[in-house]
Amino acid sequence: MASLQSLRGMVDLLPEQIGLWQHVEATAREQFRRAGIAEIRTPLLEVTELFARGIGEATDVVGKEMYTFLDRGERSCTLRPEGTASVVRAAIQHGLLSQGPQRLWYGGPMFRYERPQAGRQRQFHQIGLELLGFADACSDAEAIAVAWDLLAALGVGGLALELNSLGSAEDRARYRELLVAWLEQRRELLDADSQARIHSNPLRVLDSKHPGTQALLAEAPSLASALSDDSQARFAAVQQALAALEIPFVLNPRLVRGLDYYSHTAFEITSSQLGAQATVCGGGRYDGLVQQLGGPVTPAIGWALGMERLVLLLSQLERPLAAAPALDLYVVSRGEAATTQALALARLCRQAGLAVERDASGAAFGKQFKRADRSGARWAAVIGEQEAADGLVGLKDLRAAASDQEGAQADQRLSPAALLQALQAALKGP
RNA sequence: GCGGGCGUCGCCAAGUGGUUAAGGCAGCGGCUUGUGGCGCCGCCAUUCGGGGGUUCAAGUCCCCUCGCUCGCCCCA
Repeated sequence: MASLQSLRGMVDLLPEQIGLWQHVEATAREQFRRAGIAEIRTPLLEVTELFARGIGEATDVVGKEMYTFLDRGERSCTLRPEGTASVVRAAIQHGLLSQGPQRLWYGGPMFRYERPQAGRQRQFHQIGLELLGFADACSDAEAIAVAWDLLAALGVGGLALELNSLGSAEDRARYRELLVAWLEQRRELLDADSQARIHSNPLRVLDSKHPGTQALLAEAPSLASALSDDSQARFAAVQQALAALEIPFVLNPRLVRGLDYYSHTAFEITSSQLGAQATVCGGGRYDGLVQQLGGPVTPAIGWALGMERLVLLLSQLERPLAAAPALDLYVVSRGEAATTQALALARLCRQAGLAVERDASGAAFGKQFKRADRSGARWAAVIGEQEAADGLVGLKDLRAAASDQEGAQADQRLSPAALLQALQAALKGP
């Protein structure tokens, strides 16, 4: 084809699908409102350094998945691959943290240069939550509960909450040393990917899918055993809070998560119905990030939820949501003067709040009425040469039982103002 | 970046080397110069993602290329 196409991994959302997306967005908005969480919007484009410093140089996201380029001022810019770094940057930049803890949510497109597959695009959409300035274990559970309840409100079932603790920064540093030493002694036994990660990102080795590596790791020092007493107590408190909320979870000691900034609580909500990309929502605590980006020491927890994956799950439910927006009136006309009046009538009714479509084809009335019927409109207004001359409009009820006899002429002829009044009265009534 | 599958009209889809590329949906026109859900009739791919090659002959075989898709990796 010589015709232009969208870029790989950049998909169009067509009118047919938009209803589902708007439903998800509206439901999320409502859940956040109930939880006292305010929306924040940040630019799609940021200085590359923000992500390099925030997410971590050694991560895949920063190492090989960013859309990075030089702008006309020779600055290195990057299309945001995730939302947390930007939100934290904005909170620091505008001094929000000096006004107290912040409960924020965001939504919008993210960009990652990866091979597309089921549930994964290069431009994808996330809805995310960030609680900045919240240190207690109950806040971890609260953040998770907001995500859990959002999914429940949408009617998504069959989900599993996986939970782990990465411990404090000190725990991780200590464990990291242990693990690197242990891995170093068995270097030849590891798969290539894992070997390359021994020093750059040793914790990720734990999550390797290679069977050989996994078998070997059974005897590796465990992260859990490296946690300090405080960290262990904290993790237990999170679990107790979740239990109190009756949110079921499973412990997954291999859950490490890809981004550097996580500490303590890490979690994912997964579905078995999504193919290979099973994570619908992922998040965790990031107590060090705000400071790392130049802000005050600020404990924080957050998550991000993948819209495409969520919509995928919802569309599998086969429970059709709100049909196409119902049209109140379809205006049919033929002839130049009549069509001008039809346009004026459509506008008059629209200004009064009705949903009106006007047939612009000038085709035979038979054709126009056929379209009027298919449009789903409740009424049709007709303006032909006769009506145009009289300054009247024919009104026909397309849904009334009486009009089952197709071909019936318009029920009545009214002035535009009278027609509008009649429709408004009918819409208000039973 | 690496594997597997696939690419015929806006959508679905026959076709498996031999003359003019089925059919369905949608669309458009008509039967019905001004009135809808049914029906009937007609129109709608000089061309099979693109480019080479083999052959008397290719949508059908070969090569290259582009795209889509699923998976690896990774993650939302």
